[in-house]
Amino acid sequence: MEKNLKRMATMHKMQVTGLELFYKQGFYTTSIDDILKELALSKGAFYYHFKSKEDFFISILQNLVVRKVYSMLIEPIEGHENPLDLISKCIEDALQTAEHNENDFGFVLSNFMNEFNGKNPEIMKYLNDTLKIWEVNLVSALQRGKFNGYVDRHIDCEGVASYIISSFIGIRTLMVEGSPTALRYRYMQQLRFYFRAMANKQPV
Amino acid sequence: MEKNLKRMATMHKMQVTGLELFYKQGFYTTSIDDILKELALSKGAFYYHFKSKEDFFISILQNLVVRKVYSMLIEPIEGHENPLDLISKCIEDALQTAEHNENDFGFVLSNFMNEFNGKNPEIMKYLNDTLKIWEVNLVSALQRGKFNGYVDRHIDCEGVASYIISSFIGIRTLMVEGSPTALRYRYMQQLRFYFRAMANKQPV
DNA sequence: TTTTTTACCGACTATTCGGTTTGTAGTCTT
DNA sequence: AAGACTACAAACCGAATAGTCGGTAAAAAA
Repeated sequence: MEKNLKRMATMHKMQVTGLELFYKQGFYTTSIDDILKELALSKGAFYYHFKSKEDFFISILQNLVVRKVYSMLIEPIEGHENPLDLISKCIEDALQTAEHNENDFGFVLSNFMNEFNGKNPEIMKYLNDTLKIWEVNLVSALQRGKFNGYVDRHIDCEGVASYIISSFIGIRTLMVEGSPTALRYRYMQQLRFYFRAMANKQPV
Repeated sequence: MEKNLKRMATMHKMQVTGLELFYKQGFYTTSIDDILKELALSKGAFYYHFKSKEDFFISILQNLVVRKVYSMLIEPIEGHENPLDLISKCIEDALQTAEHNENDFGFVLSNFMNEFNGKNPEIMKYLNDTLKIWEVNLVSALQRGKFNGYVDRHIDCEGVASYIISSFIGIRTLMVEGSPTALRYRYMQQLRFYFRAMANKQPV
């Protein structure tokens, strides 16, 4: 078990640094040596733990990205309160994190989706599946909202969910340049305006 | 002048093929040889006309991308009719074109913004400026809409414009995978719902 | 006709990058 | 203690790629 601890510690370090650099610089434009240099490790170490660069990236998706999506986008909307409030608060938090975290330009999933599209179907599948998880959870939060009388019965939950995702991906793309704070502020105002239009008008 | 025609014809061919491949495969992951192979031209021809790969890309932005943005996103919303109708029709057309055009995965500007972010400030500036042109034109279309009594006076035009851009960038990113027709349909429904909520309630 | 310019060819260079192979210090097993 | 295994280091390989350069056919200019 001791040895396994060592092994996993090294792998984890590589994955964290890998995600950071792939995220900042892109997968194809970041060399394995870039990552190893940062960690003062060698090629031998890398290929001892991972069988290829692609394999390495997939392990990053499975170990880091999926968990990030869960903790930032899914768990915060799991309560039984008004889902429109939960969702807007969750998104505002995510944008605020992105704004203050140097390592967080753009939305991980959509960034990588852009990069791998048409190049690597296997990785695209992982990315899509992860995004789908968020979508499914948004839809069920909205449906709970209907059931609990927070959301108007005529609302198309699937439509709303993909509209939320679209606008979120878009604003994150825009935030990589320009003034993120102003963008976030405006964006949240419009999102809340949009949400108010679909709130159930009869009080619960 | 005859010679200039030849020159420009060749440059144009290179730019068109270049945009097509950069768009499909990414800038850094498309080699100049890939482009030249498609055109049966040689390295010598390329470096005779352009001084570097980067210079080549900037010429593509100036000659092809800006014009595409104008014709697809700006000119269609320049009338004095209800801007909310003009904008939603324009966006629907753009999405439909994207859907049926093999060469059109994702939104050119946001795709390239993702790719060049943090790597090439000069190209980022060109991309941002182009996006800004669209934004400015959206804002003035909305303001005209207020003036002409189509849009509610309390609406924040800048906020709405950047929300439209965000959602558009996002839906285009999503459309590269999954079923584009269904996505477009849902997206347009939500966009129109959002627009209805900001229409001026007093008839003109 | 002679000279010059244009537009292009294709071999070559220098470098980068993913991946392989060989070696080895330390640890664990027996 | 002897052998075996773990976790790396370091040199190396081959393919790809941006950019250079000497040369040249055809057209234009003189």
